[in-house]
Amino acid sequence: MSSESKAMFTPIKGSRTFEEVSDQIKKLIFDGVFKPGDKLLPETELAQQFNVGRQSIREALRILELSGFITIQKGGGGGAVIKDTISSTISRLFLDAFQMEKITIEELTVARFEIEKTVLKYAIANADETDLKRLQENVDDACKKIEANINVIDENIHFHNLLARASKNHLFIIVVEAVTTAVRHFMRQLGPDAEFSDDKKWYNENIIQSKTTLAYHREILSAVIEKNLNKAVDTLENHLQEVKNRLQPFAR
Amino acid sequence: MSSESKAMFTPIKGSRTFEEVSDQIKKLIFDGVFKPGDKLLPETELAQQFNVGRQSIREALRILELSGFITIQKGGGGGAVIKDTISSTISRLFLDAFQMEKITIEELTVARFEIEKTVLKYAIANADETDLKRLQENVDDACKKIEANINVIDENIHFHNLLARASKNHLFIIVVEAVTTAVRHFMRQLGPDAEFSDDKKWYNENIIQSKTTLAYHREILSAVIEKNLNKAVDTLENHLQEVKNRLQPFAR
DNA sequence: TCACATTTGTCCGTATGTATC
DNA sequence: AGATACATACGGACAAATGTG
Repeated sequence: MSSESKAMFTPIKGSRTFEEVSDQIKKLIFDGVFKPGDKLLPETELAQQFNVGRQSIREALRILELSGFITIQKGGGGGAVIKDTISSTISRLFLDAFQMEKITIEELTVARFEIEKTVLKYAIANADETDLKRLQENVDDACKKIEANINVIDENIHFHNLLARASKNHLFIIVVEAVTTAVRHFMRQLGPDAEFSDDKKWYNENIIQSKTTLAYHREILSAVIEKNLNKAVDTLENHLQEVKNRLQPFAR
Repeated sequence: MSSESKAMFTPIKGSRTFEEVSDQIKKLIFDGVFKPGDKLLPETELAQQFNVGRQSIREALRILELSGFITIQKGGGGGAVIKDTISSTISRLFLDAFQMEKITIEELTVARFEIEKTVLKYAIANADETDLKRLQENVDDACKKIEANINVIDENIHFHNLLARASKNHLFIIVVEAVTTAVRHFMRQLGPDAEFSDDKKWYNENIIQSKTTLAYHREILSAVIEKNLNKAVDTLENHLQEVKNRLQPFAR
C-alpha cells in the first residue's frame, strides 16, 4: 500500500460482480487478447467460465456494448463481437449533453469554428493523396445527388469528418465527429416535418442550401489543395456562419 | 410515415425492452420531469409500472448509469438518483480511446496545445472575478501543499479545467476535462511504483516538477489577469512542452 | 449496540423470440 | 421448412449492504 499516501480519490471497486467481469473483458481487449472481429463465448458459457450467474454476464455485456467495445446480435450464430465503436459512443454522449442543454448552439458554433480552423492548419500540412481523393469524391458525390434531388445532409456533414481525418490527429477526428453528429441531429430536425413549412417550400430551400454548402466545400477543398490556409479559414468562417443562421431556431 | 422518404439511416429500435425503458426514462429527464436529486422508484416497483421483468429494469438502469444520467446506491434508503455526470462519462470514454491506442501522446500534446490556446483567448475575454479567484486559490493551494510535501497532481490538473471554465464555453470545458483526465491518468502511472526508480529519488524529482509547473501556472494566471494573450500562449507552450517530455515514456 | 426494513445485487429455472443453416 | 443456437425476457428466491429506530 505504498501508493496509499498519494491521496488519489479513485473510488474503491464497487464490489459489483458485473463490473469485475466487464473490467476483465475490457482488459483482455486492451491487451490484444481479444481483437476486433473476435466473438465472445455465449452468455451461458461465459457464466460458467467466470463462475457467475447469467444476469451478471448480461449486465457486463451491456456495459461493454454501451462503452463501444462490442456489438451484439440476436439469433443463431449471433452473440457478442469485439468491435471498436468508441468514437460513435462519444458522439452519442455529446448529443446527450446537448439535449441536457449543457451546450448551446452559440457555444457549439464558436467551438466548432475554432477547432476546425486548427484542423485546417494540420490538414494542409498533413493531407496525403488519399485524403484529397476522398474529399474530392465527397463533393463530386454530393453534386450528383443534388442534381438527382437526393438529400445530401450526410455527405455534407461527412466532408468535415474527412477534413479532420486529413489532419492525422485522432483526437481532432473524435471531437469533430462528435460536433458534426450534433449538427446533423439538429439539421434533420429542420426537415419537412418541421412546423409551418410545407414540403415543397422546404424542399426548394433545402436544394438551395445544399448548393451553397457544396460551393463552400469546393472552395475549402481547393484552398487545402493550394495549401492556402488563409483562404481556407476565411471560407470556413463564412460557411459556418451560414450554418449557424440555419441552426438559429434551436438557439436559446 | 411521411418522413420515411428522407432516407435517414436511424436504425429501427432494437426491439429490446430494456432499451425502450431506458429511452423513456431518458426522455423524462430531458423533458425535466425528473430533475437532478430526484429518486427513481425501486426496481421492483419500476418493473410493475412498466409491466416488465426486473431484469429489464436493471439493464435499463445500467445504461442510464453508464450514460451519466443516474447514480445508484445499495441498501436501505438507496436506489437510483438523477445526477448529471455526462462530462466525466465522456472523459472516461476518452481514456478508453487512449488505452485502445487510438490516440498517441504526440497527438494528445498537439491537440491539447491548440485547444488550450483557444481556451486562453476566450478565458481572457470572458473570465469574471469568480474565475480569477478560483484560479488564484488553486495556485495558492498548490503552493501550500508543495511546502507540506503533499502531492499536487490533482491541483495542477484542475488549473487547466478552471481555465476552460473561465472561457464560458461548455464544449471547451468538456473537451479539456477529457484531455486532462487522460493526462492525469498517465501522470499517476509515473508515480513511485514505476520501475527502476526508488521512492526517494522520485519524490525529490516530483517536488521539483511540481514547483516548475506551479511557476508556469502563476505566469499564465498573471497573463490572463493582464489580458496579455501572447504572454499566456507562450508560457502555455513552454509548459505543455515540458509536460510532453514527462509523458515521453508512454510515447510509441 | 442491536435488530429491522428497504433496496440493490446475484443466482437459478424456464420460456420465448429470432437469425442462421 | 425445420432444426439449431443464441439473445432476450420473466418469475422466484436469497444474499448483501445500508440506513433507521
